[in-house]
Formats: sequence, C-alpha cells, structure tokens
Amino acid sequence: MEEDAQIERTGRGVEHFGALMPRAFFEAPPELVAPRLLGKVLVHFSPIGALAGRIVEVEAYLGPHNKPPDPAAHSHRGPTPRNQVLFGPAGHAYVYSIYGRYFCMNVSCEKDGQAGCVLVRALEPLAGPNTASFAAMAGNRGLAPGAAARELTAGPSRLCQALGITRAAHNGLDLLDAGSCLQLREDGYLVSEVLVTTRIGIKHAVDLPLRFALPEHNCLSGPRSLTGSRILIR
DNA sequence: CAGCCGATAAGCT
DNA sequence: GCTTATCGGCTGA
Repeated sequence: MEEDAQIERTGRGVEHFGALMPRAFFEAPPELVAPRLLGKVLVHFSPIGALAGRIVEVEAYLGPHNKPPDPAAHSHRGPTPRNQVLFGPAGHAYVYSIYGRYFCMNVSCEKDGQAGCVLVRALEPLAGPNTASFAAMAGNRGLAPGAAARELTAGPSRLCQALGITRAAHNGLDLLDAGSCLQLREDGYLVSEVLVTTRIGIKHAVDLPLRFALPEHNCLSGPRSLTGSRILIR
C-alpha cells in the first residue's frame, strides 16, 4: 500500500497534478507569495492514494525582520522548537497543532535564516463527486461520500483532515521535492483576480490586509460578510 | 444565516 | 498559568 504511494508520487500519473513548483517562487516576502499561490495544487501521496486540492484561500504571516512587525505570526518572537521550520529554507511545510485537536499547514517563505510563511486556509477538492479520492477525503473528515465540497476543505484544519496532513508525518517536509509525499504543483490554472481582506481568527494585527482568496469561490472559509478589495495579478 | 460557546492540549513565559 | 492562525453544535431571528 505504501509502495503504491511511492510509485505514484514519482511515476506515471503524477503529471496529472502539474509540475513541481520552483524554489525561487517561495524565496520572497509572504505577502507577495501568498496571492500567487492561489490556483496551485497541494497533493498528498497518502497510503490510500493521492489526495489533492486546488488552493483557493491563503493568509500571509510576516517574519520578525519586518517593519512594522507582525505580532500574529508564530515567528514573531524569534525561533523556538515549534517554529524552527519557518527560519529554514523556503518551500517547506510548517504544520502545527492548534486547540489541542486540529492541525494547520503553512508553506515557509524567504531564504534560509529568515522567517515568513503562507497559511493554506482553503482548497477546492481536486476530485469530483463519486470518485474514490473524493470519498476518501470525505471519510477522513468523518463525512458521507456525498458531502458538499466545502465541508471537506473550507478551513485550514478541515483541509489538513481531508488530505490526512499531520504534524508528526509532515512538519518540515520539502514540498518541492519529487520524493516527498506532500508536494506543491502548478498545472497551468490561471488566476487573474484576487480578493484581499483582513486575516481570520487572530487577536493581533487584525487590520493588516493579508488574506487572499479567489473571489466568490464556494470553498472559502470564514464569514461571507468579510469583504475587501480586489487586485489583478500577473 | 449570524453569533456564541465549549472542547482540549501544545507551546511559551 | 495563560494563550490560542479552529470547528461544530447550538441558539435566535
């Protein structure tokens, strides 16, 4: 079973999810990386098969070198055992547990030595209804195979649950390595317009416009009343 | 649909 | 000892 996942992540069929993303894409400030990460594909080559989603909502968290600082970021007070991945090279997974029950996944940004990351807040499941992959993601969430897509992956901890992402298995993994079971890929999906709002669920720096999403996508998390401005990218 | 609330434990001071 | 980048169930409109 694990062999199947090994074969699938490097062998034929993997190109279905597009090409591995380049490291340089992430060696930049998170507020620039975050909007451009929308539309990209997160894949987990799990023991039960490939589980994937298209990124539709993210938030940027800035490293302590920033002026002004970002007190909402885990890296705000410098390196600790928990957040050390954020101070390492770009393109790695920072997975942490929250409220004792859930996980959230970030992608490290900036070059080695500097912190900064993008929190993945929502995905669109890359598997249609009535597929085995969709049923597997629903099952991971404790839902019936016919559940709505947004019930699977709208929310940072929901998407970790759906894809089977955990701190023990995935924290620190290189997301840009063909041998990793967790990867970021780009398949040519084009994003032209991005919704910009304040971040969700934080107590500090609540007014910074660092949440980015595909406008009116039905898999977004958070209150629908949260409005913001729109920007054009590329 | 919006708003409130409790669960539950790691991480840091 | 206190905080917390969440979720799901409940209430009331």
